[in-house]
Amino acid sequence: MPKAPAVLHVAVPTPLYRTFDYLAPAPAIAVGARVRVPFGRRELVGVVLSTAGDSELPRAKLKHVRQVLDDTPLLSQDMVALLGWTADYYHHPIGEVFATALPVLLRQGRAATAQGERVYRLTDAGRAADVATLRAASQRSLLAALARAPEPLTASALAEHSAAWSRAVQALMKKGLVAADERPCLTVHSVVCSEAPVLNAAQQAACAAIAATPDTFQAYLLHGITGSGKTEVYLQAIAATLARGRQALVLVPEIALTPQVVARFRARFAVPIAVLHSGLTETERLCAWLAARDGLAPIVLGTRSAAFTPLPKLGLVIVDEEHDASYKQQDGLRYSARDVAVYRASRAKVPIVLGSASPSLESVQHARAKRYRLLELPERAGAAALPEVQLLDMRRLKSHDGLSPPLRASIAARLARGEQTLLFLNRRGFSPVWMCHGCGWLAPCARCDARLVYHRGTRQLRCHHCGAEQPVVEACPSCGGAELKPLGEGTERIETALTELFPQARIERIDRDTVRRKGELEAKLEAMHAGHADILVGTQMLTKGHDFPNVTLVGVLNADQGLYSSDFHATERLFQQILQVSGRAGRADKPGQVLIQTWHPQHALFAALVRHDFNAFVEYALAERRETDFPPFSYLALLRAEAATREVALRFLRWARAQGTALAVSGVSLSEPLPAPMERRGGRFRAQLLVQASERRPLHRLLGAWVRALSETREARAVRWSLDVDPVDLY
DNA sequence: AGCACGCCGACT
DNA sequence: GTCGGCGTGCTC
Repeated sequence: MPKAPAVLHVAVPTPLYRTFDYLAPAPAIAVGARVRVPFGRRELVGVVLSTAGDSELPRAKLKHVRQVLDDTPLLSQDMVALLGWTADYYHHPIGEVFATALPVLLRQGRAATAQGERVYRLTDAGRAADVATLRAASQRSLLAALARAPEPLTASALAEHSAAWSRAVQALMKKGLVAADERPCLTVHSVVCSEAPVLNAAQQAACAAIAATPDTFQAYLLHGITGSGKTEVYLQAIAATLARGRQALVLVPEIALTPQVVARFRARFAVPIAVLHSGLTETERLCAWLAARDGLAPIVLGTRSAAFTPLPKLGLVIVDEEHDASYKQQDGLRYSARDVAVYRASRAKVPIVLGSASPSLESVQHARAKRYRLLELPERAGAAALPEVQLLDMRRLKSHDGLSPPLRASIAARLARGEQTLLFLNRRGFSPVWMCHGCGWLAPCARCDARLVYHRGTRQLRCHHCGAEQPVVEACPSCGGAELKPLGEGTERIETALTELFPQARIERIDRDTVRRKGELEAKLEAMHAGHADILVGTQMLTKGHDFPNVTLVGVLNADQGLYSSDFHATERLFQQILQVSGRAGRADKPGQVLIQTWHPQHALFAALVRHDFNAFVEYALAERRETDFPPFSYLALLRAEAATREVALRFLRWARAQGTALAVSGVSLSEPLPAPMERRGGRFRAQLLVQASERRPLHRLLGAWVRALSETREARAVRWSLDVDPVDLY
């Protein structure tokens, strides 16, 4: 009598909080393998989480696996456990967690084999061709890019030069100017390694501390002011990890993963590096993922989603700019890559380094409680002085176009000396408001609780929340008046004002309107770096990473946004942003100056900035959090709901609150349902309910039972809802 | 989420 | 008489 086939518990990509049982085919299947299974009338790719002799369901209800996609498991037991933990912690359906963590091609059932990547190079004819003879601009730019590049270029590299690269390269290949090759997707890019520089005492101490705990879970909070050489500490810690034959996982914020950063790693280590970011094609992503999983890439460098890369020989984790909000995914599985990384390190029993110039209050509190070890880099490398920070009291200063007289004078002085200026304003467009001077009407967005932003360049009014755009309104729809004017300043207006004030100055603007394509940001930053620009105006896009040695003045134009916001993270974020942008001033031998325009110069946040006193800010902010009972002194989850009307959204939350209360978990409180701070967005009404607890355990006990109850009832069908564990903002 | 089934309005 | 609206139920 043949033995009945074993039962497989399979995670299927569907928003349901459970696994599904299937009958295994005759040869045994291991945990972590993908299977193609019938699901309703569909066929889906799932992952085997565990096997069992029998199912709780009657055998007749079970279906057979259609196809086994991996003869060796795609994921190790360890990865399966990590993703299982993620599903539990974020109270998210297990199948969707697996789908989020896997490259698209794998989740579609593609074989887990690297096919190499396609690279494009010039043929002899291409090298000889005269670029100017090509009619299509996209073909010209691709040909020029290929001619400049020292080695063949990948699809995603070409995509940075032209949106229409695919058609253009096909055309060029037809003309015999370009040829394509397949190459293994990981190549060693450096032959000569750059020398590791001599470290200062603090850097040495940090390296020594990290090196002292290999094969041990220990979190290090590396607090190093801008320019103090955190990256060098990372690099040396990585070198030690590689020397022990282990892999290093390095996470960086989305906009920080630039070609320069990758180049710095490549120049130092003559080993394959798997780079994972949103700009890759799916083939490239699969390639890098497999190289990491198979241990072929000793270094994995990536953004948020790289936290889920399988690493069989993991020896070190690094999270750069650990406070950065981009580590938190804001839809679907709302995970924090930083927190997943910490958990991974603890599972793998390896050290993790969390680096920042302005660490999150959560991490600071961990360090104070001795759960994390604090490593400080208090000095700027290369003996550069800290910039002088000054407040400009806008209550007493008259400003035109958002620029106060002292700031104008300082910019003029820089121009006269041939030095550069950076102006930071976290608001794009010409003006945030378009107003009728006759009756005070302010152009509203039809679908959001927001004002339309005036964009002068395109003569449009745009909503920055839903993306709606319309031509500028010339006659007031309220009073019929014709005197409509911009009110307030955005980066575009600042740029315009500067052009009028300093006609001889070369001005660059960096925001989402001026850098649409990937390479453009790089090009502008490079122009600034090379001294081809005198003044750089921009949003937080310019706060990351780059050194501008000739920048001696940083102006923060409207420092008050978020100062008295309802969001408990707002002051922390503001402080971090100002600190980060201030760090751009005065490196090397030139002292820098930071001018902050504010209407609230008495605020504790500014006092701390002026004195370069991070700890003073921490004291202030932690005291505030303690008083209001917010993280890190409590744990939060936010239940969000979205519906066609306010009442439907609120009714669902009231019902959810009743369900949650009925679960009677002590130590957890559920707030009253409230409309979101911006209630209407994109024509939908949003509301939310805050869950707060002083301990993690009861919070999760409640959430686990709660989301299952919510998902299984029909009340939930009336709305779109989601649960956000450890929300970073309450919007 | 998909994808079906199922029972009530304006159309070739 | 049918095409199709979205309410409700199920997925091993």
